[in-house]
Amino acid sequence: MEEAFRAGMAKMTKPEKAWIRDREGKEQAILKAAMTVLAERGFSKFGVNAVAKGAGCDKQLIYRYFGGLEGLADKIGEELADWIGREVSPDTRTDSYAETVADLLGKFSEALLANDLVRQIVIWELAESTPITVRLSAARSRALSDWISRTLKTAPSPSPRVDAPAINAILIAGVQHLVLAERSSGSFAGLDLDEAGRRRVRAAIRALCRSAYGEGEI
Amino acid sequence: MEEAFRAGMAKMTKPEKAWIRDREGKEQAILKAAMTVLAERGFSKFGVNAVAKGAGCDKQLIYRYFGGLEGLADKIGEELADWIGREVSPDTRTDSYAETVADLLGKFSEALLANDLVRQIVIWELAESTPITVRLSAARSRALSDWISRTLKTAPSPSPRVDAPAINAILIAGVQHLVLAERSSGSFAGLDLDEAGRRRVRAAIRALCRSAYGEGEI
DNA sequence: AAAAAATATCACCAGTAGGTGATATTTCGC
DNA sequence: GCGAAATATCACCTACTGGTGATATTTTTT
Repeated sequence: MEEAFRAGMAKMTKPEKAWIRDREGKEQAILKAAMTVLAERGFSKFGVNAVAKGAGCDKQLIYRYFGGLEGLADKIGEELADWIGREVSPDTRTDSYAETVADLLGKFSEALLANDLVRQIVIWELAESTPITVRLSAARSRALSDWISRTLKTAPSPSPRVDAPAINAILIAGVQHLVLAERSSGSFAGLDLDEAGRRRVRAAIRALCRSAYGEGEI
Repeated sequence: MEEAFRAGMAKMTKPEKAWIRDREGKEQAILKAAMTVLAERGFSKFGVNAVAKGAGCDKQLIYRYFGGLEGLADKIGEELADWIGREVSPDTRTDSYAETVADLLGKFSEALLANDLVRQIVIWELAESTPITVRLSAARSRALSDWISRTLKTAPSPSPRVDAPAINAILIAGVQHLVLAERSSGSFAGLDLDEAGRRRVRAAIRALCRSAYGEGEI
């Protein structure tokens, strides 16, 4: 029926392509759809069917162009390589280690709060350990540690009497977890994470940095 | 065929019950299987089929006895009500707020590290917001805050100049996140979370508490 | 003993997942 | 123009999900 119709109309209309040939465009569409699905619906909905549907093409193309979900996740990882560098302005003070770390934690918090994709990847890493999450985790933590060392490089060194890497790990983990909790439940440990709560957390972070890294006297 | 066989044997063997009638036992088996599935395979595998298979009974019983997965999750929440009170010995010092909080964070870390079920529930809460996670979250956070206030009740009050709730939220979030990261990737922010790393984190937590809550001079 | 209620299981449904072979369409090289 | 290669889609497979109606079995009540 369809063919007969098209054959009949052939003389009055253009050949009417059944689909357009645009590999690069499709690849882009697939990659974008993959990031959108992961960012907006979470890792449990991240699959070939959902991505193909989002990209408006056949799922076979995901296998052909990216080698399946794993290859697609690798590409997302590359895309992630410098996410934080893009989103964060590099205007940190350099006069004191405590203030620099506090600034850094604040910027990190804002960047993570604004980036659905990175948050979902963090959650995915916590929830599962698969080839995909291992790769994504590597890409993300590399981007993060690069950014941190880049930011702290110009700051004065902390006192060797304190274990700065351990303290920073605790503070970064705390900030990261509070951002995740804010997005999911909106509160943590009885503390409402609304605008006022976030302000208190910011102040507490700075107080912790100052007291831990000395220099309490500005 | 089966019926003919059993009818034929009826005169030589016991009636041979097709199944045993043991409602309470089945309920227990289902609840236990549900907790096992969630603890060992995570929320993404937590479903009626997996739980029924684990309990060795038909999934229909989950609907009949618990009203589906939601009711089952409620029962898990009840079971969770005092998890931390069971797993943690209450021998905390009470001579200083800083030391008490540091002790509390250490105990909380140990308890969370040892309890697969609670960790998976925390991750579930971060990943999804469904009627089930909302209820589980409520049960868990109630248990946690009860335990915290019970532990801190006998401690001296912190200086009113510091925002103790905000500081504690950051530290608890940090400890919680580090435990999750230890179980998934084994490291965080470049810090290896092996025995040595955990020791450094414990020490850093105590240092943070002491510096933030004064009393740095023991 | 017969009827009623409780208990447990089975068989099936529609929906969706990941994955693949066959096929249609388009473009490029000759 | 013609065949080969690239491109895109379709149709189908198996496996698993949550959910439900029908049925078989056991116990209790009458």
